[in-house]
Amino acid sequence: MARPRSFDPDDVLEIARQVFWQKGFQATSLDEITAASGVAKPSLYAAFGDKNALFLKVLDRYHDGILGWAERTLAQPVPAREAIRRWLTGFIPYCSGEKGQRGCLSINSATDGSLDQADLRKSIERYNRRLEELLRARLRADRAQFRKGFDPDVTAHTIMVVHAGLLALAHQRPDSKQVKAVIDQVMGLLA
Amino acid sequence: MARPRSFDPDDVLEIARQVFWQKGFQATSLDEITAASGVAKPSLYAAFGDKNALFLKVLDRYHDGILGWAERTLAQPVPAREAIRRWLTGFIPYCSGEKGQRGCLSINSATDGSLDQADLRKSIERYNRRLEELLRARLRADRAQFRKGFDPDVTAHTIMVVHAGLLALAHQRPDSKQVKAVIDQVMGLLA
DNA sequence: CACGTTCTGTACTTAGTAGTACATAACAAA
DNA sequence: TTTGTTATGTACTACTAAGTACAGAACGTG
Repeated sequence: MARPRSFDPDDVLEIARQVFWQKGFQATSLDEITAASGVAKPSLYAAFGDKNALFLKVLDRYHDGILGWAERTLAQPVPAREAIRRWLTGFIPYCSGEKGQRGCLSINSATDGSLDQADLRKSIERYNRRLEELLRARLRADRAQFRKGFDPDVTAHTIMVVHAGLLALAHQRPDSKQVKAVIDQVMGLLA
Repeated sequence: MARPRSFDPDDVLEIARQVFWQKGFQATSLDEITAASGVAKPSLYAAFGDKNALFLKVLDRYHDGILGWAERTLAQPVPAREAIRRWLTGFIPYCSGEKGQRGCLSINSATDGSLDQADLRKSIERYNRRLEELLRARLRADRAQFRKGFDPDVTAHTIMVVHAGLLALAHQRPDSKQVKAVIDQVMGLLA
């Protein structure tokens, strides 16, 4: 009953993610997203709202993707220690070499002082909380497999810190061997 | 023989640091620095060059400050383990609560995709390299105090990762107790 | 006191970008 | 085919912010 959309919003969010991830929120102009996606500005505004709203949608999508993968990985029928090792190891390609350069979209956004929009903060906090909950739940479930006095809550947070640190330092393109060595050493805390 | 400067460049760098740290490089306009410092733009340009050059000077100053403090702390006549514990603990006020909100200027800059200026990258890399060298040297020097098979190089890097992670997550204003718990747990790797 | 030099402040230019007005195109239904 | 509705694309506005021209102020020196 009206003219249909000529683009798939999900495709555009995917393209926008790449551009935002590469250049950062501030430095990315809507014209660049228009150029990359082929969708003109008025259509972007009609579909996603203003630049902040668009970025929020991109970030939420990004978070959902990582959370989904974390859920799947941590649900594997292996000891908690092994599941977490696999989860951390899975980040190595994103923490090292060429691909690591861009770091993590969520952390990049969290450390961007200009983004003190309440919505964005909330999205990031929610993401971190849920990620940590996944880790904590897994560690608690397999509590018996660890030494006496093992604290799953603190350990979950420590893993979050290591995870964030690896992705923060990823911008220097460290060698994947070095990242792996750090993960191996930190796994020593899970015993 | 000519009109003298009416401001102390060091004071201005200090003020600029505060503004840049709070709002980020991109989101800070020179007008804001002018307003905060009372120094007009032409004077800023004459004294420091353009916005990038000013920020580079601010960042170098920031790096020097932290490196100086790290050198002093790590040179204390205590076991390496204790020196590093003190060093990490010293960051707690900057990793938690209200003050933690702004995070670390260096990490904030490193994760800002728009700052792919070669100069800035170099400054940050140099800073991280020197910091890690300080840790590595200290761990190597007291190598005998650790267990057999202890690897000072990997451990130094792991500490860098934890340090970066704490400062990356600082934007969420975690409780200082939580930060301390993570540090305590990570210190378990130094044995 | 006059002079040359360097700094300062106002006001401007210029460029880039977020957001939008409006005419038009594409569809579904009648 | 006509009509109502929603999307599209061009072209525009409004604004912000980096960088600068220029006139005048503040010094040391002769």
